[in-house]
Parts: sequence; C-alpha cells; structure tokens
Amino acid sequence: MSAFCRRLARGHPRGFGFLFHTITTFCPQGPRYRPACSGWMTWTHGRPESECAMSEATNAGASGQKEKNAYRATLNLPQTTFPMKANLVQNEPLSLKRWEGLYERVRRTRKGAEAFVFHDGPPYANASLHLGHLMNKCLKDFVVRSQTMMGKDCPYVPGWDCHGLPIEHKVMTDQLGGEKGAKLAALPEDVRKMAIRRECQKHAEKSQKLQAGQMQRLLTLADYADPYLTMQPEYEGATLEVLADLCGQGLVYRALKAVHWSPANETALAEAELEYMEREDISVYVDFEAADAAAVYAAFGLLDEAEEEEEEEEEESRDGRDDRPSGKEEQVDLPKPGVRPLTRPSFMIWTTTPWTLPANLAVAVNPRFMYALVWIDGAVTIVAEDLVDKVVQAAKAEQHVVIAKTRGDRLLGLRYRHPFRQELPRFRAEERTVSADKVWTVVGAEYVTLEDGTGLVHTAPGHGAEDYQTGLREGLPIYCPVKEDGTYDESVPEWLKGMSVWDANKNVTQHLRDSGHLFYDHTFLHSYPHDWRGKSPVIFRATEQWFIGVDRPTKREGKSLRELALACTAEGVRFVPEWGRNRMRGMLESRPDWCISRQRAWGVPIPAFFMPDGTCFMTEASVRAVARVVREKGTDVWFQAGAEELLAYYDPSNDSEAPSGLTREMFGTLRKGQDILDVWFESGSSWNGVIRERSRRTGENENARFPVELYLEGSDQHRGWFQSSLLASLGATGKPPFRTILTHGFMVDKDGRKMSKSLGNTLEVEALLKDYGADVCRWWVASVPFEADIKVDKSFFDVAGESYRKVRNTLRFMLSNLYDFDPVKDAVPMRNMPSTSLEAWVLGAFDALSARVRQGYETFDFQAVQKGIYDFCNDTLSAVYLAAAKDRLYCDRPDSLRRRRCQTALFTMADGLSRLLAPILCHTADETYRTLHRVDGDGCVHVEEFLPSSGVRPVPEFESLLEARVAGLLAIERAKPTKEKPGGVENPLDAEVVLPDAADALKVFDSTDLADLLGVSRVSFDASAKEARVIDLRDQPRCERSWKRTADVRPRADGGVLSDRDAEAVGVA
RNA sequence: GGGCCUGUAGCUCAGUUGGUUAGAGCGCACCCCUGAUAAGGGUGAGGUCGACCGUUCGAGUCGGUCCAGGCCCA
Repeated sequence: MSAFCRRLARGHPRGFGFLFHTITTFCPQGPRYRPACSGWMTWTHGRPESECAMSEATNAGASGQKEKNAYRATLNLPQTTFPMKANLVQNEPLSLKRWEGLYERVRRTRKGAEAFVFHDGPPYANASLHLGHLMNKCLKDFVVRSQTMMGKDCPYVPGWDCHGLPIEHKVMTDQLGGEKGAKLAALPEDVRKMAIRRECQKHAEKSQKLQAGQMQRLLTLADYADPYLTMQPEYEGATLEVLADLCGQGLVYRALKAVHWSPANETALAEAELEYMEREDISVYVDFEAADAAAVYAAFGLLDEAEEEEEEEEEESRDGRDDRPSGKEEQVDLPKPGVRPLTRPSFMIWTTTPWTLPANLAVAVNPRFMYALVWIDGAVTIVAEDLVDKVVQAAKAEQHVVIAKTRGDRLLGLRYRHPFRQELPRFRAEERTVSADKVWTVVGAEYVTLEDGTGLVHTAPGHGAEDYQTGLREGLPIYCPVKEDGTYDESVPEWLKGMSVWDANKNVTQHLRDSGHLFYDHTFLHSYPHDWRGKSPVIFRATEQWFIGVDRPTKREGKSLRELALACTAEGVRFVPEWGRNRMRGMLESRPDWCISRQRAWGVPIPAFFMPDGTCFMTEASVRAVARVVREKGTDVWFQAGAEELLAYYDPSNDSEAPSGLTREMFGTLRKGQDILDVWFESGSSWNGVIRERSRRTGENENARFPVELYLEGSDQHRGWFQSSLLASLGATGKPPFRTILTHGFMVDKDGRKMSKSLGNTLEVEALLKDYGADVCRWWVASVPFEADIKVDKSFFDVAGESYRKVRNTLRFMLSNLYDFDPVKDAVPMRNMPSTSLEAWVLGAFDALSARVRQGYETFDFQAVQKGIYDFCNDTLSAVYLAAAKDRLYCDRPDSLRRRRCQTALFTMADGLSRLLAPILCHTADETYRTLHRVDGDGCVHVEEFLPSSGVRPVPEFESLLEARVAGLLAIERAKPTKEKPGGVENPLDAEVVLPDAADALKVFDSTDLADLLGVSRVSFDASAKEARVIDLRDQPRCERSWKRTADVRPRADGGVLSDRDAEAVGVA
C-alpha cells in the first residue's frame, strides 16, 4: 500500500467507512488494490493472510503470476494468531482481568530475593488524572517492573494525599455553600468541623477510587488492594508519632506569624480562600520625623552648623546661579540645594491601611535606590529620588526643591519618631522581642519598589507578609495590637483602644492631620482581599502558630535540621539528574522555619492543649498518647472526644516536659487546640506511615526497609515532598528517608508553554487512553527525556503509535515464522551456532541490546531502553536480519538445520524482547510471550525475569560484512533504471553483486548469506575492485519457487525449474 | 527580581573528557517488492547547533551577556 493510503488509514482509527471510501476513490495505485481493500471489510484478526481467500484470488487472477504460485503451497509461509492490529483499547482490559492478583503473585515469586524498596509519593485525591500523573505513574511503573524483571523483590504501595484545603475548599463550595453553609456556621465548632470532615472524606474517597481505577487502566502494577491513604487511622497515628519525635528533639515551638485573617469570621484564611473585590480605602502619605536630624543630614552629606556658616558665605557669592523653580513668585525663602536646612527632616511613607500605623515598628528602604532630601512647601522630607515628582503631583504641592541625594544604604539604622506613640508598646512574650533597639529605625528590604508610594515602606511585622519577613530578619517583635474580632487591644494609645480597624482608618488619618504628620490623603478604589465566604474584607494579623525550627539543634545530634539536611544532600543521597542536588541545597539554605499550623477542619489536628491559664502545651509524651487514641479511632476523635479521653494514655507525672502542676485530674479543664497539621507534614511522614508502618505490621524491624531506595516525583517536589520528607525524617530519625531522588520535568505544550485549562492546551489522560491505549501512552512516556520539560501534543501519540506498530509487526513476523517450531525438539543449541552465521551475528547483537537495556533500566534511562529496542526491531531485525532470513524460512526444507537455526534465533529474541519490553509495553509484551509460549493458563511474562545472554560470539569480520552490505545496496540502487539510463535492473533478485574484498575479510562467510543480506540472487568477490558493482542476471533462469537466479537453477523431474535447494525441499531430483 | 533547568534538521531526540564533512528515527521526495501486505525494503534532500561577545591552534561542547520558555521562590 502506498504511503498515501497508510496515512489516510492511520489518521482515522475509527473511520472504516470513510477509509474504505477514500481509498477506493483516491488511492493513487488504483484498481490493483481494490479487491484487497474490499477484503478488509471482512477482515478477521488472527487469521493468517495466506488463508485469505480474497487475496489468493487476487494473486492467481493476475496475469503472469500463475507459475510463480505453482510452488506456493510448498513454502513455509508465516502463520500466526497474533494480530497485526493491536486493538489495545479493547484488549488491554482483558489483560487486566487476566492479571488479577498479579501484584501478590509477583511478590510471592520474588519472596526472599534482594529487595528494591520504592516509595510512592501520594498524589492529591482530587479530580481525575492529568498528564503529569500519566508521566509520573508510568515512570514509577517502569521502575517497579524493571526491578522486578531483574529479579528483585519490589514492594510498592500506592498512596493518596487526602487531607487539605483544596478538598475542603471544593466541598465548601460545591456541597456546603449557600443555605447549608449558613446553617453550618451556626453549629458549635466541633460539630461544624465534623460535618465538613464527613463531606471531605466522602470526596477524597471518591477521588481516590477514580484515580486508582485510572492508574490501573494505565496498567501500573502496585498493591492496589492495600493502598495508603493519609486519612487512614494508622497513617494518621504514625504521622502524629513523627510529630512526637520532633517534639522530643526540641524542634517544635509556638510563635506569631502574620496570616490573612477574617475579623468577621474570626478565622485565618488561606490564599485560596480569598476573593479580591473592589473596596474604597484611604491612601495616606505620612511624615515620620527623624529622631536625630543631624544624623539624617550627615547621611545626605550635608555639613553640620559650624561648617554651614562658612558654607553660606560661599553660597552668597554664587547665589545667582542657583536652580530655582521657575515661573513662581518667591514669597517664601526657598532652601538651597546642598545646604542643610534648619528644620527637622522626616521620612515620608505611604500606606493604604492607616489602621496598621499603630503597629508600625520600622521603615524599609531599598539599599540600592537613590533617595532625595526634598523641601516641599516648607517641610523637609525624604522620598525616593525617582518618586519625587509623582509624590509632589499627587499632593498638588506648590513648590519643591531637591536639597540632596543619597543611596538607600546610607539611610539604614537612622531612627525616627512614631507619629503618635511616644513610648514603645509593651510587647507580649510571644511577640518574640529579639531586639527592641531596632524598633523605629530604617531597615533595608529588597522588595521595596518604585511603583507606588514614596520608596519608603511603613513596616508593621504583625500586619503584613513582607513586613513579617522583615521583622524576623531584623529581629523586630511581631507586634499585633489587633484582637481576633478586629479591634485594638490595650497596648495602643488611649484614643484607639477597642476601636475596630475599619473605623481606625478614618480616625488615624484625622489624628495625623491634626498633629501635622499627614502630608496628603485621598480615598481611592482598589482590589482588596475579602473572605470568600462572607465577602467581608480581611486583614493581615499575627497569630500564634506551630513551627518546626530548622536552626534549632536536635537533642540527638546537637545539629539543626538545616545542618543535617545540607550534610546528607552534600553526600549520601544520590540525585538523578545530578543538578537536583544543587537545587535542593539552595532551597534548604534559604528556607525559613516550617509553619505547620493550619486553621482548617480537614486534616490531622495538632494535639496541643490549653491550660486554664491560657498557656499551651504539647510534649513528646502527650502527642504520643494522643497518637495512640488516633490509631484506634482516627482523627475524628479529636473533634468528638474531650481531653480526658484524648489523653487517656498520658501521665503528666511521668513527663518531665509537662507543664508544672498538671495532673490527670485536671484534664477535664483543658481546652483542645484548634489547629490542624500542614498536609506537607502528613505526606512528609509517609516514610513512617507506610514503609516503617508496614514493617511493624508484619512483625519485622521497623527499619528493615528504611531508608528506601528511591523517591521519584516532579521537580517541584524539591521544595515539596522531597524536602518535607527529608526534614521530618531527619528530625525524627536523624537519617534521610531515601537513598536516591529522581525527578522529572513538567508537561508543556508543543510550543513549550505551560499547560493550563484556561489556555485550553491540556490533554485528557482519559481521552488518550481511549484513543491510543495504555501501551502506546507508556511507549511515548518511555521515549521522552523526562529530566527536562516535556513537550506534549496529541500528534506525538500518533508518532508513538507508529513506532509501536513497527515493534509489534516485527514481533509478529518472528512469531509467525515459529508456527512449526518446538523449542524443546527443534532448537539448535547456542554452542552449535557457527560464528560466521547470520544467526551468530544477530544473537550477538541481541545480547548487546539486552545489556544496554538492562543498564538503561538500572540507571532509569528509559529513553535509552525505548530507543535501543526500537532501533533493534526497526534496523537490526526488520531491515537486516529478518529481510535476509525470509528466504531460508520460507524456502528451506522445514526441518533443515539452517532454518531451525534461524528459528532458534527468532524464538530466543522474541522471548527476550517480550521480557525487555515487559516493563514498558506490559500488555503487548505479555501478548507476545503468551503467543510465543502457546500459553493457555496463567503463564505471564511479568512473573519472569530478563533472559541471560546467549553467549554466542560472532566473528569480528561481521563489521566488514555490514560495510560491504551498505556498499552493495548503494550499487544496487545505482544500477536501477533512470530516465537517462533505461534498461537497468529494477528487482534486486535479478542481480548479482560483485563486492570488492581486497582484505579477503568476506571469504569466511557463506556467499548465500551475503546474497540474502542484499536481497540479491548471487554475490561474488573481486579482490581488485574498488567499488561494488551489479551484474544483470535477467538472462539467467529463475527458480520458480524461490524466485532466485542462482547458478544451479535447472529443469527438474516434475517439470518445474528449480534450484538445488528448492528441488530438495520439494523432494524432486 | 533571585535560585535551578531547557533551547541541535519540518517534528521528537542523540551528541562521551572541546578535535575530521554535526548523528538517529519519524515525516517528506523518488524507487523496489507484492510470499510480513491496514505490511516490507532501498536511495535522497534537509541543520549559520536560540542570539551576540570571549577563551582556545580548534567551540554544538568551556566562560560571559542577552532573548525565549519551564519549575520553585520573592
């Protein structure tokens, strides 16, 4: 069939009617193909083509072909039940059915073998699989299956991350919105949370089942009968035990952190729970007077008063040259540039939240920017140089003069006076006063930009995300004078106490105006975050959270998590690709303490308790005690039981860390904490909740399989799961949980852009499976360089499908020539393969391929595996060996040694290939294996191992032979007829090729083998020739059976014209 | 803005420690076969290696800057 027809046929996998019509109408090769085309309509899979009545008729009916087919019945033509068309979409589910219990069966077969423990990172149990999952799950399956094929015992438990905000968010939106939500809000806290948790659990279960089904449809092998879910009671218990270990190491502490806070609902909110809406606010430009005017002027390089006088004299002499604002009448004395004014300078800040000014503790500048000391309508203030005009215009100031300039770093450390607080507030202990000296000074911050404001940023660490970071860095208190309901506490000036922050905006502004600190104000509309539920505006507010300190020394090693993590990622842990090491270490170096508190319902509670006096405790022993209850009842118990029940296994008298005076009798007076654990802590504890847990379950030492060999996830997990797992494990055990980290890149579209629903460039995994089948999808995954970004497009799956078909057809051809081969009776021992035979060559090539493929699997280089196997099938087999083998397979006497040798090679390679392919093309490999071994029962390639080497060693002269083949093929091509040179040899079987062989290297080979490699009738040598040449044999008799024009072709007793070999094969003299 | 990564034929990718005219497959063009046939085989065209500087006798490969894209942060 022409390439044109092929293209049409493959472009329309489900369009037979269309295809038939198209080909009969447009096929450029015309009517010759029509009968065959109509034959397709009654095509039955698995039926050997030679039995197809329609094609027989076609051949017999064609003129001049009668004699050709006279001996057809005497040939050993291929036969197989292995269909050319895979029908993966229909047939893969049948394989799945056959493979029921396969995971357990494989584990039983490998019992006692060396283990390869690979740990699954849990995908989030939400929605159906996307392309990232496809990649990730296929790669993981390649690992599991290839390690298994290499004889290892590879336990692999699939997992799901079930808790967390996205599910809770979805449930709150879909199920618990509207009236239900309103009712919910009225319920007592624990009851409300339980109602939410039930819905979340249902959603997680549903999603997990959906995804598990899709993963199995992807033909992945795992313990799907017994997966791990982070919401299982024993997993939750194991998570809390890790927390207990960290408490025991002294790494867990409580501190303030600025978070989004909804005063209306008195709750913290995550980014996903914010909705940005228009809101009118007051924008204020405020002057903060410098505490030390001289220091400020010095920073601008302005001389002190003593020097100033001298300076002034000089000034007068060059008075006329001064730059002054033109076109204005000089009613006031304008200051002179370079001259130190007499007034006290200010730092001008800008804010749209005047209510945060009472909590102001610093002013941030960018050390790299230039700042101007500017006189504006009588006042002297400091503003970023590039923003002077903007500020002046905004305030509609009449006159201004830039007196001097300096770089931001010169301003650092300068002090200022708070506009309405004379004394420092009394900071509470938890506000972490590190150094009150820094309060009300100028600090540096890179995030300060020149987009809005003045280039000097009002900083209130208790009321802003960046402010908070600055506060931590500078050692400022995280001061938050705003209570849960959004009103000020007692620490603020009298006139603000108890006032709502929303009212404070106006009041603070007025107060500033009255005291002369307000440079300018105006109301404006802006996009402002609101609580997604109540649509009420939110604020930033420092609240108490639990942290894991990355710089606190562990009790065990006396080293911090950061030190331990940097040490083990420097050496010990293997990174594939290697740059992952660098990336992860960079992140470890700069990461802040780990905030593990979340103010949500759907998760594992942080088992902290409050004493009647409001102090809070959580010790190793108390957490472990709660973990024990959680193992029995799940974390729901936290919301359903009281402290007595939760602490049933806790004895404060045996706990040196217990708060003083706490006794069991007091448990009834304890209040439960409200926070839940960050989900990253849960998944980061999976090495305990799964690996060690399952060892404990079977009575093994809990560290029998810990640390595990491999973690394999997308490169985003360098900050995510890899890191959370590493920190949790180092804290709890002092050891990293993995020996190797393997990462893959992200899926991007064919132009390299990220995939997103909004861009509309996503592909549905479900649809790909339906259109191409899992084996083609897996074949594609194996073909990509996964360490970088991976381009995906539907058309790539068409290409993968094409190359899949090539491999399939190659396998099919081998199988179809083994219909009369019984390996037990007919196989030729490998030691009997002559080292100059084509079989020795191909078996040697196959051994080399096997070695390369095994190495590819060992180093997770699946691309090399896929490419190696494909090239072997396409080139070594299809184009070279199989093309050459056809003559002996079809025409030799069925039980001739040469044919059996060839079949032995085919059998060995088909068997070997089915195993090498098994980790990737699991359906097709098993289909091949079962056909080859004529399996009726439960024989399955997936319980087998890779084959050992055949050990056959071809002679080194094969190198020359293959070079000669290339030269010969070129000569044949050149000998073909052209417009300029008609009469050339069209059909290679009408040719003899004369090969130059000065070195006599080719003499060791049988010339028939050479002829078969070139597809010609004869090959001869000419030691003196420089180039290969072709001799036209069309005047020589042609064997009616093999169509070869060899020298021994002559009339035979039966009236036919045959070569010796063919005569012998049909038994005539 | 910062850290890490990517950029080689129309497409998907190889390219080892810097060293001859930069390779493969697909696709494309042309040809052969019709006994792998919804197959199979052969030949060929096609690249200023993202751009620009630099190091070197010599750079796809090493260094720098820039452009485009990705992940993670800010």
